[in-house]
Amino acid sequence: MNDATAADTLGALAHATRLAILRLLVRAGPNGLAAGQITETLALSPSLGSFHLSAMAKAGVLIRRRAAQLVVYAVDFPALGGLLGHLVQECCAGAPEIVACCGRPRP
Amino acid sequence: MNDATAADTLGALAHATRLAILRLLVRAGPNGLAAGQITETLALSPSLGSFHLSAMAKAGVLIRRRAAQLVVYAVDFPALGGLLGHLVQECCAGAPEIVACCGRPRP
DNA sequence: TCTTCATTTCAATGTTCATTGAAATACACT
DNA sequence: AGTGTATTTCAATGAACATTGAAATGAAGA
Repeated sequence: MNDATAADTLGALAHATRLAILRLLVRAGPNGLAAGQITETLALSPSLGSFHLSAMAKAGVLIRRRAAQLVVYAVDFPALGGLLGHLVQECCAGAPEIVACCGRPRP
Repeated sequence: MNDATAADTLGALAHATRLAILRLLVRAGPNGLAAGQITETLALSPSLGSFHLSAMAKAGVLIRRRAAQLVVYAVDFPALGGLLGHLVQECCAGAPEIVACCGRPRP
């Protein structure tokens, strides 16, 4: 992970709709959700939903797989962790004030 | 911090040059650096440097102050922590895989 | 006040991004 | 093969962004 990659990945998240998608998919866990469920939940048109999902998948934040006629998207947890790790450790030099904000895993 | 704000702030960082600025300023600490030092170090034109610095300041990632004829920028550590905290806790639901990536503060 | 240095603003340009609606593709079932 | 559902791609549009160079502003010292 270098700055250019990190910047691309951040760019893929720098949008309220995409944060909403991320939140939805994080809660859905590794099984993910079908594109249709996502677009319906967030009231997006199919094409707009596909646009955002594709962008996030291309940036490596989401994983895409086919399940019969459905296309299922799930968070790429290691990739997302890598991005935040890069930010916190590399860019923020592990500054205590920044690291502290991450808190602890929920039980 | 809501998704829209977080998205704006992320957008203000989603650029290789801005991550470089961030890295520089994190290492400079709370005293920050003058705009000229930043632009010179990163080989940016004054106006381009000012553009990026202003964007980051407007997004709340940097703090700007005048010191005599110099304009000094410094990282707003609490704000940056707030952004990452929002990402990790809200959007990522404190998923252990994500939180773990943050590691511990450097000694 | 005039000059100088540091920084920002402005105008212009080309690029990228978000959004829409329509058309195309992919898959499963009959 | 043919139909229906799910998703993507395409083309077009307007908005936002990054970059450049020139002009304007702000602060300090002679």
